[in-house]
Amino acid sequence: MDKDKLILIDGNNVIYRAFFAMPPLTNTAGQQTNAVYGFTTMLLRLIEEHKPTHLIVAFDAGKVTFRHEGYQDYKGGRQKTPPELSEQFPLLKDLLKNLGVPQYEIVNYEADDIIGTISREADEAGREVMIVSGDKDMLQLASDHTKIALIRKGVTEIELYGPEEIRSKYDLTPEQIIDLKGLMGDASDNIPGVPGVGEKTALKLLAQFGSVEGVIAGTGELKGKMKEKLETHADDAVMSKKLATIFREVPLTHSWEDMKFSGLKSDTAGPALAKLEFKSLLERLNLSGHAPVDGEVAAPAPELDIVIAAGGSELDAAVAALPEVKALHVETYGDNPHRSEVIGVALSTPEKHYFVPFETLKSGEAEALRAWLADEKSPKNGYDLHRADLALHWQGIPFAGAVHDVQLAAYLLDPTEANQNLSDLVAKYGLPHLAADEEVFGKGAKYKVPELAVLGAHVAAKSAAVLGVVPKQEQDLADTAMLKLFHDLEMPLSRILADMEKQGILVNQDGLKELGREFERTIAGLVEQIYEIAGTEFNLNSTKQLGEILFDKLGLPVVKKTKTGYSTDAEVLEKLAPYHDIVQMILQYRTIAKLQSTYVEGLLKEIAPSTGKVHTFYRQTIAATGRLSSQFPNLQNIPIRLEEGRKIRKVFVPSEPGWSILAADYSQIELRVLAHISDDARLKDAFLHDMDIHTKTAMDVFGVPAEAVDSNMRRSAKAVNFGIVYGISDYGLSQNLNITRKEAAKFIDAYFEVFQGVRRYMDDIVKEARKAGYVTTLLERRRYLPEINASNFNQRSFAERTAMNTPIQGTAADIIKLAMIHMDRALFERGLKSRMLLQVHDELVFEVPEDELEIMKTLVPEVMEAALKLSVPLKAEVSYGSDWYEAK
DNA sequence: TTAGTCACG
DNA sequence: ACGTACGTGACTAAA
Repeated sequence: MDKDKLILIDGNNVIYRAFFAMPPLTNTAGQQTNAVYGFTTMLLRLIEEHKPTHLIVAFDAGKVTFRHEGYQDYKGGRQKTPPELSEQFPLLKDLLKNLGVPQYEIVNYEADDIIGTISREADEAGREVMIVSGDKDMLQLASDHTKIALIRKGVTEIELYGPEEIRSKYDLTPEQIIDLKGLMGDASDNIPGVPGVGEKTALKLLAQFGSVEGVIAGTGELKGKMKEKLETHADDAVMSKKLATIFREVPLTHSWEDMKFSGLKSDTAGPALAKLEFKSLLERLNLSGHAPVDGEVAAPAPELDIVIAAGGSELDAAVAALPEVKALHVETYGDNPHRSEVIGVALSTPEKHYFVPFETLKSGEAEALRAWLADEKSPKNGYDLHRADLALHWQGIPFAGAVHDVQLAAYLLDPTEANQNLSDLVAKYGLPHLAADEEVFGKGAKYKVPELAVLGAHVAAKSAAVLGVVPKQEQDLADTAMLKLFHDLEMPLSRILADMEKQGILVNQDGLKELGREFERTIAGLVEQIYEIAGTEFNLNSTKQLGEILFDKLGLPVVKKTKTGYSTDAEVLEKLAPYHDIVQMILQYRTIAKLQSTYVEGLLKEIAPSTGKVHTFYRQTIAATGRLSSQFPNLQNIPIRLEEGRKIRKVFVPSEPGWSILAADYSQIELRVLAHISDDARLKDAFLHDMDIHTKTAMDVFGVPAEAVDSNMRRSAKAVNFGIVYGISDYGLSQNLNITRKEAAKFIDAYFEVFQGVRRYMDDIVKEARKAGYVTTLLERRRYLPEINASNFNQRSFAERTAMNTPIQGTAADIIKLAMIHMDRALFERGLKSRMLLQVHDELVFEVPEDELEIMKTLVPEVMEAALKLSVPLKAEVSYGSDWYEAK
């Protein structure tokens, strides 16, 4: 008979975390169930992996606890529980009952106190205990028999802490965790601590003095501000310590027997999960359909059959298995894939998994494997194959044949979910647990490649995970009508992006340095004058110091505040300019300093020594609307609006002598898309006649002929058009045009009076989002808007504007992506040497040999305009020159 | 690490 | 009454 093992779960804490970590799942009745779902997956995993004999979920009961008796503000300032979450408490409690999981609450006590008391008793009886919570305070309960499972990253990962782990991480004993809190406080519980003392300082003090009491007694040994603070706030520290101390003497009414857990209650668990529509959990527990249930949780996944193929017969076996390989994972290290190390490659067949270390992969022995990697006809599934392609490329190993990229599919299935890693996906689909990379490699500076066996096992587990996730995603993509978008647009685009990035764009390094010297001189002059006027030298880049000069010293009026002090942004400075000459100079300084640091120095750092080019990295899985983003360097925000900055574009030049840079951009693509999807007669008409859309808008809104539209009217109309695309609000427009909200509202009314089709679209799309929970683009790209029904006005309004904007911005993104695919094919089919280099949302940039200039001048706009047939024409304008500046 | 600022579409 | 325009990434200061 195994030893008893008790798991104690901090119910309130875990459901809270689950709520914020999980996407806003709702059942068909419209009831939000995400927190219950997250909680349940976590619970089932704990049961599977740790097989407790005893189990209890503790909840807070009632609003006032004994802690409030001593300190009124305890947990004051904490946000009210959102109704979307509080509604889920009864669901969870009901489900736990049906699963046969004991739960416990005692009026006037918090879950921590219940857990503290039970764990003390269990500890005293020598029983093994595991406490599950996201709250670091729990660490104070750790002991030889009691481990704390801290939830990390949503609810998918746990980190186990015993006294040993606490010592190695903080150099503290479990008891000292309370002292730590006493000194540093806890904003979320409104525990004050000592102001100015954070984690680092607190740890230092405790290392020296041992406890809060020790620190207070020892202030004599300290000096300066620190001493003063600790002396004045000694009482706060003592009180904070008391508040942070978990009470371990709650009068319990539950006995050890009451906490016994002997498996899920099979008769009621199935129906309860089915009622919540947790299909994947039902499957995981084999409770779906009429499959026999035995009350046991599904067995953990069988161990993977892993072969470390570092050469010899193991490598031969891996090569022999290639025709059967259904998934791979290329493990890399580094944020920038152009400069990443390759650690190794794992290959998965349904039966076996092979890990080939990089040393082996690049050796003469692995030629057959490299040929397979390069073979377009050998289909590959994996996670972030775009990154793999680039990392391998710079190691001289070509990669081709990507069919299903799990990261990309996950993005389409929920584009708002940030950076979904394989561990998350595996958990989401109820597949066998996959350790997080951080657990295996450590994070940040602590990154370390583990020994071969551990490394191989982990990377192989990743490719095995891909194997499991792919069919689930294919099903999900089919269910959401995004299969075509995935296989015909995003996957092919991924390869094209990689090609563009490898190609890179040449930078005239000398030209850039010369520009830097010019900026340097301007900056030096400005700085000198500013110091002179200010009467003192200070750090111009510090908003804090600048604020002190402007508002305290020079006494300029405070226009706007930030949460940390005075606001000094450009909008504020523009308003202050009439008061003092220094302001204009500061604005000028800001402009040039930005150019210098970001675009001269920043860009110089990104030039690859081997090519003299910059190789950006387009991220295809970031923007919620379907746009790309660009990194290392960002080439989508190179200055253009102001002449000083625009000059930066002169340094982007063709990579071959005699070639040209050719740029083509869509004209008003978003408003054209709006004309199409809103089917607004007047807007469509304007584009069918290829009119100046802002002038036309001014004519219609002000009811005047073209001759009567002055520049001011056109400017207002332009702002309204922008507002329409963004999901207009009177406030936003009023800010933009510097008019009152009333006037802005009148503008908007006048606009909608004329463009009634647009009004109908805006109304309908919000209704649709409310009903379906998501909006889509023309190519069925989807974005969920859970907050569209939120009770909070701000959240709801934001979701409404997003509902209006996303189909427009997203469809424009779809269109240019299509154009890129068609353009890539056109270049290939015609055997042209011209190369597509950059995409800037509505613009494509090429480098073109002399003898292809004529054809490209017509081909590029033709292809862009034909990318997708709308009810209004698309228009692309082309230009070219000796560099990106001239291509205007 | 977070906040403020500013570059782009 | 609420208090915002939509979508990104890079740099700097200051903790």
